[in-house]
Amino acid sequence: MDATMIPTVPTSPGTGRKRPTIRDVAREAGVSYATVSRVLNGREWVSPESVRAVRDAITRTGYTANPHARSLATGRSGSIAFLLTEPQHLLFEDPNFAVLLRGVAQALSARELTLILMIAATPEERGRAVTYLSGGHVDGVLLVSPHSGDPLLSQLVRAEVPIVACGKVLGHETTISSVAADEWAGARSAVEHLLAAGCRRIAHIAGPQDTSGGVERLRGYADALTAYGLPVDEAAIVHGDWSHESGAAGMRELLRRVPGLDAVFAASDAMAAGTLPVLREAGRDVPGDVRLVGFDDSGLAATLHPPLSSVRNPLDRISEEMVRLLGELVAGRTPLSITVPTSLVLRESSPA
Amino acid sequence: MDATMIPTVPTSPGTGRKRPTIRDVAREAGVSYATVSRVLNGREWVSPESVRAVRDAITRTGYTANPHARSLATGRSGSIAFLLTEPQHLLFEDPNFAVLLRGVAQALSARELTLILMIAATPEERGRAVTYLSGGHVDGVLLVSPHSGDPLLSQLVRAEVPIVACGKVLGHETTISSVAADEWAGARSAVEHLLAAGCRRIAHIAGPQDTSGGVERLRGYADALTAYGLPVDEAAIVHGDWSHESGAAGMRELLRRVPGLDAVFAASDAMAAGTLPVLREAGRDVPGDVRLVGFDDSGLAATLHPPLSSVRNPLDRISEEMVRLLGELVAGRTPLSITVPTSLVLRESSPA
DNA sequence: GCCATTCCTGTAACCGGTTACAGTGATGCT
DNA sequence: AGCATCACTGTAACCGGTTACAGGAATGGC
Repeated sequence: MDATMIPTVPTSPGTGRKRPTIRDVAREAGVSYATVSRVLNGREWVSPESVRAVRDAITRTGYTANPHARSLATGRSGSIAFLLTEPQHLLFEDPNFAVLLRGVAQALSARELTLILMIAATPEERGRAVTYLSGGHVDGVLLVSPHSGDPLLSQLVRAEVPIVACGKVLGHETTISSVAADEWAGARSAVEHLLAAGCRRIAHIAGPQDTSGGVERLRGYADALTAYGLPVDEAAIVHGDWSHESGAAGMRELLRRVPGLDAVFAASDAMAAGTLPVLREAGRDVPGDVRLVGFDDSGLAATLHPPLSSVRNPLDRISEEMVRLLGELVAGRTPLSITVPTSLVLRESSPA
Repeated sequence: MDATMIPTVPTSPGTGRKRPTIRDVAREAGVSYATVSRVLNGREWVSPESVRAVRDAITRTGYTANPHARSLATGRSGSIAFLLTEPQHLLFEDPNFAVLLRGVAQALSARELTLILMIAATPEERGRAVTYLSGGHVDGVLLVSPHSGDPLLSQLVRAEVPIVACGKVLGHETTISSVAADEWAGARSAVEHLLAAGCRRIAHIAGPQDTSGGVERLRGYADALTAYGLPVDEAAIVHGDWSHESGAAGMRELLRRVPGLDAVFAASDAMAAGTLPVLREAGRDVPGDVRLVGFDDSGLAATLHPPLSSVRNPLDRISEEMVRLLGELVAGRTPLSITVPTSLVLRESSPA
């Protein structure tokens, strides 16, 4: 009983019996296979009796449509790609990323679409990804935080693949749809909250300035101060890379540079968390001496001591909108950029 | 030039020109389309001239194969599913999970397979997942830490879908292949290392006992002590849930219960990290008074103060093996369980 | 009674590949 | 020379769906 003796069967390997096809169902139901197809798609007139007969036959035979045959005939694949282009896969360590991925997975599942995950880190993988995506395997692509100048983007755009990005993609506004949180407004509201609580020496631990998030959050911080009539002091701004460590380092720097410091707005929860041990070591109580607000409202925020106020990044909303926009793009609508509002979640680190 | 005026073309929407097919390439190369197919697959004899002519025609036309047509003809989909069945998506917050996912993505990419990510958390999603996976959309399924009694498993097994799990699946040993780290040996080597360093009162912060990881690591700990001739003291064992917080709580408990404590072996890096502030607060120096070893060697381990010794969980190796095993399963081989070795990474928290 | 319309159904062509089979010309062997 | 073999190639059938088109039966209007 050598495996080579088994005659070639046109079914998936390991499956003993052949799967029923639309023809089998038709024979069972006593109608033509075109009628079965019509019942399946439900967009044409079929008599109630035929519908019932076909429905019965389907349950009796256990029929399920062959997705590849369907895709071949319709030209739609029923799947979309979630593409990560980040060379350093920082994204994977970021809990926000996981939340976004999960949200997208849910939104797609609800629409009966499948999620193809592609990681294009090495040049090799990137090449394969472009070939694959341009090759019509998927109906569209979801991109997370793409680098604006990435040649991969232009290649995909040239191949006319529908694309929706998370965060604006500079230089591709008319060809790539995007969904972004209103980070500027979020940052501004955080700082306004601190001002309203009486703080006057508010420092900022900024994110990388080559990301839209880092830039927008810093701008929101500065604009809130300006609007309140306070000067924007360069000494009160330090730069981190979103990480816990960089937050700690930034805090040490701020303690040195900013006398009378009474609040810190960090551009990420991780950086805000990094400030806590430094502040404790320096004998500054949070929120007694220094009030603290983070950004993202990641799972982290609520578990810290004290629980951290944070600007809620509505990732569930973002993922939902990304999928919706991609659907419209696939249906032929023109690209579109939308912004979703953030909200401030107050916890003990900055009481009202 | 209204979009509605464009006649219905059987190509993906948005694409202006029709994509070249194998027939176009054949015409361009002056051979039959069967020959083109043969060049593409390379498993049959084709004259060198024909090969060149076809290759040229392909580059000239920019041809790429239609994956759906190919799948329809071959019965292979070229894609595998990565299925998450965890109702509480703890997995997503676990950095190990991300590493595993990334490893699998790489291994599949190298084999020109695509990764379909499915999250089956709600009953609805679970139903859809079973239908989808049983329906022949994918060539196989990769499972992470499935619950042994999960009805979803039996359904997939009944549908004869090739499955490889990460970690043994009790009750399905003969139908589901699995890849697991040798956690017992890893735990044992960690404790042996502590014993060799002169420690005699070694405590263990165990993982959940309804997971194979939790059980195996505890067993390795106990066996190492027994083999050394030391008693296994129930008081020196506390139970956590892998989390930082549970590690801290466990450590507080141990300080109370175990006099003369000189070492702690934690079943996860997160729990080991949780012990550090507690130990510091109690005035115990690491590694001076208490030596500490974690498990998983996650990114966390090296960034702690002091850097944490840890048992390296070879997730890259595991993902690679999972994909390899699934390939064999798809090719018709019988299910198989394999174990990959762990290694101990020494850092400052437990010098040799 | 005749024709148009409406509702429903079947036939056939098509999507774009793979592959069994038959056939061709060149070469090798006897 | 005759035949088998080899190396290669083309035709045709097939995978399992969707859908344009051509009817057929029933209904309604004149």
